[in-house]
Amino acid sequence: MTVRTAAYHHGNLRSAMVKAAMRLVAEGGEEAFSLREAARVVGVTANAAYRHFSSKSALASAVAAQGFDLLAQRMKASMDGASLGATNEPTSVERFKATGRAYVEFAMENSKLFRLMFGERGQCCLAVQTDGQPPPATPTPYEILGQSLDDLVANKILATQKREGAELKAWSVVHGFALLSLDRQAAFSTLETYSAALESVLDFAVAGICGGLEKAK
Amino acid sequence: MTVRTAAYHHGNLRSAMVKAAMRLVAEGGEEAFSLREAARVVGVTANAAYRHFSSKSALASAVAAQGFDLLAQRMKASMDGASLGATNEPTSVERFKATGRAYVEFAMENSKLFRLMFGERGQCCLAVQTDGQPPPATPTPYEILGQSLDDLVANKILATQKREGAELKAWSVVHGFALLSLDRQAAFSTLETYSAALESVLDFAVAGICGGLEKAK
DNA sequence: CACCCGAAGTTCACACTGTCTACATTATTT
DNA sequence: AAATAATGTAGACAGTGTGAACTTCGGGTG
Repeated sequence: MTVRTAAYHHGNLRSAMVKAAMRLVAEGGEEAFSLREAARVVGVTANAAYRHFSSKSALASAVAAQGFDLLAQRMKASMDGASLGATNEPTSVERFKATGRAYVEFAMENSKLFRLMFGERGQCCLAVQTDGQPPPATPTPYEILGQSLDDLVANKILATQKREGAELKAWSVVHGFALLSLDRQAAFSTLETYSAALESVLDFAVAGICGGLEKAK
Repeated sequence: MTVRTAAYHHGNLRSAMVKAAMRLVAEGGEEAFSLREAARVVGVTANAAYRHFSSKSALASAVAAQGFDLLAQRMKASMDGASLGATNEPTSVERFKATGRAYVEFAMENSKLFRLMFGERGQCCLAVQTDGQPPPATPTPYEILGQSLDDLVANKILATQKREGAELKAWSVVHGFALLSLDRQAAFSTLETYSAALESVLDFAVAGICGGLEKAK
């Protein structure tokens, strides 16, 4: 006869917590993100969270993992979108650049989350499993990048012997640019100069990875 | 007649606090760094710190600023050292690469501090003033990098019209590489493969910045 | 069906944090 | 010597992460 105004068991607290935490991070950054506040938002006691996360850090890792998922989705979408852009021509390079562009744009739009993803948390780009879920079906950002690099090789734009370690180089450029842009956004007076810089950096990446002078000595 | 076992006034609490904070950061990272603990180490009440820092964040900024100083010193030393390395040949390129090498090595050896320097704190690479000290005499990392790029131009290795924005590109590569290396150190099985990757990335930077294919279209 | 058990939440408690408001001590200036 | 500013201390408060013990509930077994 008790009205079920509030169920004692939440249903799936875990994902609700992650969702709330993501909002907190998006709004206030890593500082303004507390396990207690997230629990409060969900409408549950702080300690309830400990049935699903072994620590605050574990919650943060879950948030980061979800961030990597979003990033991967975006990169994939951008990559696929680019290929059917100009109906012709060197789509392979464009696809590669599209992944980089998506990466930077994601970082700019979700700056707080982006920081969380790469801060102190060991896992990072590669595996990205938080706990149980073994391989989350969707490819990781790293795999997407690798895929687009393989494309370059297949189209004979990237020499096979230069394929090794290309992920690291590409990722470095884009990641560094993203972070630096986040910090000193003021440095770009207008949006145009910013996106010009982005394109310039992308070209730079292509040049450095595919082209490249013969190594002296 | 009171034995001056402990002076009421510390002398220069400010720098003592920064020093203590740096040790805490170096050991435990950003998490394990609290204003109170730093004060405790120095042997002073937590609130005493508030006479010198308006907040914990201000203390962190001071630590970061000192980090940038150390980084600058290291880059400069490495740059100067490289020039008189092979008594001849293309020292200009070597000097440029030396700054990058120093940057990455600093990041690897002072990983926790490095993270602090680039995390959330707005200031970052450029100005680096914490409070009063206007221009700290020693050039900033950014200026050092710019200097080495000017060198490349002077030696006709970098075309003048490609000089603009070169800092951003160079910094991006090196910064991204440093961060990614920090995260997945395990990815490099041996020290050799790591330093090989570093050199490879440095060559990549040179190629991308100085060389560079003519832009299609 | 009653029963019980384990999962999911709650309450209470503790140590710790950043920071505020007094108050105490010292150094410096007049 | 007295006033004043600089520097510390003491105590308090709200919040935090987290541990231990208790409560509620849904699902399986007798």
